Amino acid sequence: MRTAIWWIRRDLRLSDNQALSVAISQAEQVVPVFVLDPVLWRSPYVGDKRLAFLLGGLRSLDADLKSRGSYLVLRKDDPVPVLRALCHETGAEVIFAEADVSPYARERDARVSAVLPLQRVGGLLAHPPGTVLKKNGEPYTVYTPFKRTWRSLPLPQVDDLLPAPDWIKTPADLASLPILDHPALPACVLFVPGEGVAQQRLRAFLAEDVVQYAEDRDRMDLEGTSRLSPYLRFGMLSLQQALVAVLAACDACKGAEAWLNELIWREFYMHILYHFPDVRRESFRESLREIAWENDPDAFAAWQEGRTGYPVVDAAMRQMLATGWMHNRARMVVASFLTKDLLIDWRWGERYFMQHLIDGDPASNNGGWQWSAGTGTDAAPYFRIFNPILQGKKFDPQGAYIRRWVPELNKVPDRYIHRPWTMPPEEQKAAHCVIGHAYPSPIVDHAWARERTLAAYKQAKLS
DNA sequence: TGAAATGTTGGGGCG
DNA sequence: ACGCCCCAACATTTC
Repeated sequence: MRTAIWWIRRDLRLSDNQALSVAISQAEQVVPVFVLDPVLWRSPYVGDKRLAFLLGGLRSLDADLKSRGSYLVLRKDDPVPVLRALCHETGAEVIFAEADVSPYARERDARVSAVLPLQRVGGLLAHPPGTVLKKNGEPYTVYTPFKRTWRSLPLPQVDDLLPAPDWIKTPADLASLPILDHPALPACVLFVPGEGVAQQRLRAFLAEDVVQYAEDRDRMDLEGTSRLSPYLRFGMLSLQQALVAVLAACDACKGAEAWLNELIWREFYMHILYHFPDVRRESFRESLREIAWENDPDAFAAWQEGRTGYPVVDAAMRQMLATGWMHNRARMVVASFLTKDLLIDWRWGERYFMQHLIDGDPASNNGGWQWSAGTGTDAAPYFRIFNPILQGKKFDPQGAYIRRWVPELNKVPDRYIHRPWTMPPEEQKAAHCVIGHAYPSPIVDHAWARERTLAAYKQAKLS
């Protein structure tokens, strides 16, 4: 074959890339293409921070391609006309792309393959939907048995990983859209986009932090997590690369096992979204589809902006606004707070997270929110309500995380840091933090809110 | 991948 | 020495 298109979607990397490798092995010339799909661009589930990371990743990929004699072709329109025109321009006979099982991707790929020669290879997952099923052929809806079966299937070995190609021959005369900075995009300080950085961070994490991962991963005041999610999200790192590395890191080491577990949760939720696409619209649990949400817009705004008066919640929300990332434990805390303390529909929180998280992925995000709301598969029982004060004491014992993101609480003594409203007035003055002025009073009383939510969920189960 | 309420136990102070 | 009470510490149940 003379020419093939490598259609890049969530695989912004040259190493261990099946679609790219197949294209190179079967065609003399390969055209690397990324299509900026306006449907995704304009979606209310997309925000500037993730777009900035994506564009940065494309720029980095373009540089990597250029060092191998190629370059990235970037076009902006619906994929069908873009790819049709490119096939026409280049004479490409096949379009190779990494398989993506998410609902929009499947619908889009079906439209493309109806009129163009699209070949999907490999995939985002170690074990795609359909390969992890119960004995009766039904999908799992509980995590633990899913994990058992998933683990029993063969995992990739180091020899299975594909090397990055040395050279990619690409036709020289394709007018390509330059990769622009999106207006008003914040710089990705915490997460530098690109395959090189991703691989480096994986090595660093597995060489050092993973040992303490099991103990530290819940500590919001430490950097105990892998912080690899944005890279996995855009395939600057393949799941297979992560799996091979973690399995080699330390055999049966607690930290490695714990991190592997997180990767399997990611697989689990992708399977759930594949088998039950309606979870995007409504609760997985039928019995909890009629919760009488309060949905107070002022309370929602306070949550969004990090001024609920609960320090851990506010720190977490401000961390996300500032960096496009939030600690996993903090995600659970703020999700519990929105749904259980404010009684606001989990879908509001789901959308807001998608707008601000660099690693925002429809499957994991939906799974996490439904888990927190107690409405999902394998969910926390509805009565499992986080106490934001106790969560803070447990997972940010000295309040370092709070002080970092909520500077007005900086001088509040440790003993009041999780409950600043209990500070005596003199202490408030001494700490330059008068509650109600420098820092808000709690917008809701937790004990009262807990009772309200228990009643609302109970009512939903009855009706 | 909770937290609160309730129950049980056991040590020590004290009459 | 003994029973009684208090309460912390832990266990169990309930939401």
